[in-house]
Amino acid sequence: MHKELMLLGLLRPGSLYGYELHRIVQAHGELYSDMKKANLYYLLDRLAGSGHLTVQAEPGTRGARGERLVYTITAAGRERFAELLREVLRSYEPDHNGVDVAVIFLSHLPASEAVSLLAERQRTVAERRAQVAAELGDPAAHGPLRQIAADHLLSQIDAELNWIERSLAFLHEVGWTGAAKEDVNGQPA
Amino acid sequence: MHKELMLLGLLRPGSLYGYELHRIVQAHGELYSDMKKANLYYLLDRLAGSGHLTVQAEPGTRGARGERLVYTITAAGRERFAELLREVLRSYEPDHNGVDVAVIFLSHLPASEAVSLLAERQRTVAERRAQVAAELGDPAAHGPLRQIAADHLLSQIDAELNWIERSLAFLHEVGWTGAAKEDVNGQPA
DNA sequence: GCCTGCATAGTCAGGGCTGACTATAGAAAG
DNA sequence: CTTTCTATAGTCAGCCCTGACTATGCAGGC
Repeated sequence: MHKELMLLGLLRPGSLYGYELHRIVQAHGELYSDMKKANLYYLLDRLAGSGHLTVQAEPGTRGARGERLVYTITAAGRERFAELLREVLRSYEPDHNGVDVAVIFLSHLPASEAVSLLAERQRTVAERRAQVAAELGDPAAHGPLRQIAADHLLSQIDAELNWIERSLAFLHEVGWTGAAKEDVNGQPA
Repeated sequence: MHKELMLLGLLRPGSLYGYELHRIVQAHGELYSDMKKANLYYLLDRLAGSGHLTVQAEPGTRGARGERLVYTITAAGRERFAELLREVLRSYEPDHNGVDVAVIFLSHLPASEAVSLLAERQRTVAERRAQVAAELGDPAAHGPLRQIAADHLLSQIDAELNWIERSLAFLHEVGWTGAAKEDVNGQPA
């Protein structure tokens, strides 16, 4: 849903052709949802089919393939954009990356390995945080909205980092011993 | 990926048939990844195809349809389980629920509406937090691992809540004025 | 005995998304 | 002038997943 929002939002200021959109989306990788080329064309086709965009084949001025498909937003598209904007802002879909499930089954690993895997996760996440921060540059330089979006990205990552730290401390504190040795690949008790 | 982990983890203690798995997954809705019935059968088939599970058709003892497909984990399945457990714990895939995109485009709404939409989001998220907390019950009663998983779920939601609050304050603080009136559904500047 | 309703058990068409592919225009090299 | 290389532009088979559907056995009322 937010992918359509993004496309309509990018086309609002003026028409673009497919590959151009692709480059914009790739460039702002962190802020915008990542979207592979094939998916992008699929969505553009759908938006065109539903009358939110119009397509014109511009004969090969320069570039490749001899034809570039130029997408232009329609009045219906602008309305849809506003609608989606409201909808996405309003709604919240928390999703579950799967660690929760892994944690529940953590008793099937020896404590030492569990701890070192969590430590590895911690490093991975920290690395990612640095990378995202670097890619965002100085958000304040791009206005308050950019700053808010950047804050969202980073604070989610920070929450994950804090959770890992807390959990490691907690496991240590309660003296968690993990799996019996034979449980790692063995039969149920 | 974590869905396979979950299925293998549930079958580790002993064989189950499809519908039974379905009920378990539904019951623990918040902790386990939500998985619709059709997806579950699809994954079971795949796991069976790859030799991680075996299937036997048990003739209709009781229940429906006259046949229930009983799934049993194999040795390869146990190995796969351990492998997935390590992989899921180690890796981190942050995902972008789309608000970021919406925030970037927030300048296309009047400030007053933007603020009230964010406030609505705040209520939605708070509600969800209460619901999740209720469904989790007392996590400490189910051991430290359950407690850690619950902490993860709630802290992600809390991070979202904190972000909304910060952002509302920030918008107020900088005296953000939002879109020019004609931009809401109008032409680009 | 028969009908209705419900819980159980599984299937199917089709939508969203991706990795890997094809195809073209022009630049660089010889 | 031809070959080769690169950036550009778009397509396709096929995977994962879901909503809606089919089908069966049993309980209870009449």
